[in-house]
Amino acid sequence: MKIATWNINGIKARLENLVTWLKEASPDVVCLQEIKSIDENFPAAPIEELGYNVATHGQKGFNGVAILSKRPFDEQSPRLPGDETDGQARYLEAVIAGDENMVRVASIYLPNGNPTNSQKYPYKLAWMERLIAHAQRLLEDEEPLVLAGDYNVIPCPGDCYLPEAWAEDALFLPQTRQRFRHLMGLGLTDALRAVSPEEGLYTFWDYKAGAWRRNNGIRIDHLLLSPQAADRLKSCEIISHVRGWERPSDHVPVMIDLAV
DNA sequence: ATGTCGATACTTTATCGA
Repeated sequence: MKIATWNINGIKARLENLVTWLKEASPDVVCLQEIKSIDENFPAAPIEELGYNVATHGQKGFNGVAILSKRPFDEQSPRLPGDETDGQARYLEAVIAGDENMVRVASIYLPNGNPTNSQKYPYKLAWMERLIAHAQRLLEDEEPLVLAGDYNVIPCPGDCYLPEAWAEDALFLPQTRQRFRHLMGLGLTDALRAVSPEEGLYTFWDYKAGAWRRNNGIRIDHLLLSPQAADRLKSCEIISHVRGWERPSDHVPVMIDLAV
């Protein structure tokens, strides 16, 4: 089962790119972030025509996540537990049937957290604490689990072009990376790192300052696997060429293949 | 070289978020 994550930076602006890539790569499941659309306005029809079921958890203007799946959803749950007052649409979870096993998949849009002197940074850290608590709970099930999304976390210096430039940024601050390590320490496997130790592998290039042309990127889109998913990992690939398309998202898809 | 996008609104250009 091929499972991808992609921050598409606006579903309406990116529908043509998305459809092109779905035809090109034929993923079974796609976790989308930053759909920037309410559920009612999500253009599901052209995606359904390609054989996908569509589940969305959107909000007006910003954020919003979705899961596309060629296989039916057995259950879906929007929202990350732990704060009933949090109105931002950043989490959607579904259980999807494989050939032999069920896979629980979450589409995650972790808060950016900049500027760090605003309330946005403590919100990011609190959101990460909630994700740690929820992941811990899910891991108790000892089943295939894929936590996929835009984490807005640069895990290590080798995951960005110029670490000095990110030293004070919410994506790279020690407190951010400490919580990411705490999450990983629960027993999750970073799918990309399971297949390659190489530095300089990026999933995001800023629109500004010719970042794509200069390969000034960062790796912030991750698929984190439970032991039962990691055992079935066949491949993991960053689909970087779509960043060179017309009207691209600033992020590219990352896709794994699981034997489930 | 903070130079670009996408969405929004009492819109046609400023504001916000990334």
